[in-house]
Amino acid sequence: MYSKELLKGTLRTIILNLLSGNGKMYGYEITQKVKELSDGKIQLTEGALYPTLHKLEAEGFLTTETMNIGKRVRKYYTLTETGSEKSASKIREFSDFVATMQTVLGGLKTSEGK
Amino acid sequence: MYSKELLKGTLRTIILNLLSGNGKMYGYEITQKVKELSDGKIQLTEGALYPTLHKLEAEGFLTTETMNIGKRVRKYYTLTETGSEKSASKIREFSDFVATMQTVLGGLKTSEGK
DNA sequence: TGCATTACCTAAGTAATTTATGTATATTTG
DNA sequence: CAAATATACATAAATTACTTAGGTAATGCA
Repeated sequence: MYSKELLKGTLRTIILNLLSGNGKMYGYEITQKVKELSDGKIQLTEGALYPTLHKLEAEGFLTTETMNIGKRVRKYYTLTETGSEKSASKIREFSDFVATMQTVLGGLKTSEGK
Repeated sequence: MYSKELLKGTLRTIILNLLSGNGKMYGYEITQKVKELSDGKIQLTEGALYPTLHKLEAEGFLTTETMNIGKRVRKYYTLTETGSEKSASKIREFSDFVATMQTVLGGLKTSEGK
């Protein structure tokens, strides 16, 4: 686990990108997927995830469908068109940020071009 | 400029690493160096920088020397031994974080090993 | 001489998170 | 079969790293 501050600002990027790659997903599924992909290194907390999903929906980046699984409710999220665009721009932003940081930190790993 | 949230949690890493590479530096110098290295993309605010420097000093990672330039005061910061270790571990942490993010985001650029 | 730059600093406000808590169903295990 | 764990949603208070705003003062320049 990292000093979690690094994660700040990446939650939206992660959510949007996962939905972009996997189609519709529900909240709990997202937490599990991230945990799996990150080898347990990133564990989204529900207190952060759900409010963020709600915000993304309110902002028009996601739409929801509610599904009944037995007696339980499951809420699937899907990217809207603007959501897809947002996902792409978020990835670009993150990518650009990392590149800048590498320059500032004196080129740690990757792209030692020049 | 990025959505500045990404910068959160990187300030200490940046400061420690810059001092590690450049020897003693003073606050204002750090802001200028970061601006230069990042091509203006990262502009440290003084409201964030100075308190952080003070904290790093209080935690034993930095020591200070005050210098008089004419009638103005300049405060130079130098890494302590634990500060150097901290710098290295911060870099490792950031590096590891980026690698993890790349996996989660589906390998954007770099290290497409496999 | 007045505006930008250098150089330090602190305090109030903001926003993304964590921690804590709540509810309820489903599944595994001893 | 009861109890613990996992699934699945949610909100609210507390934390915290930051931004914004404010302050002081010397120096350089047009």
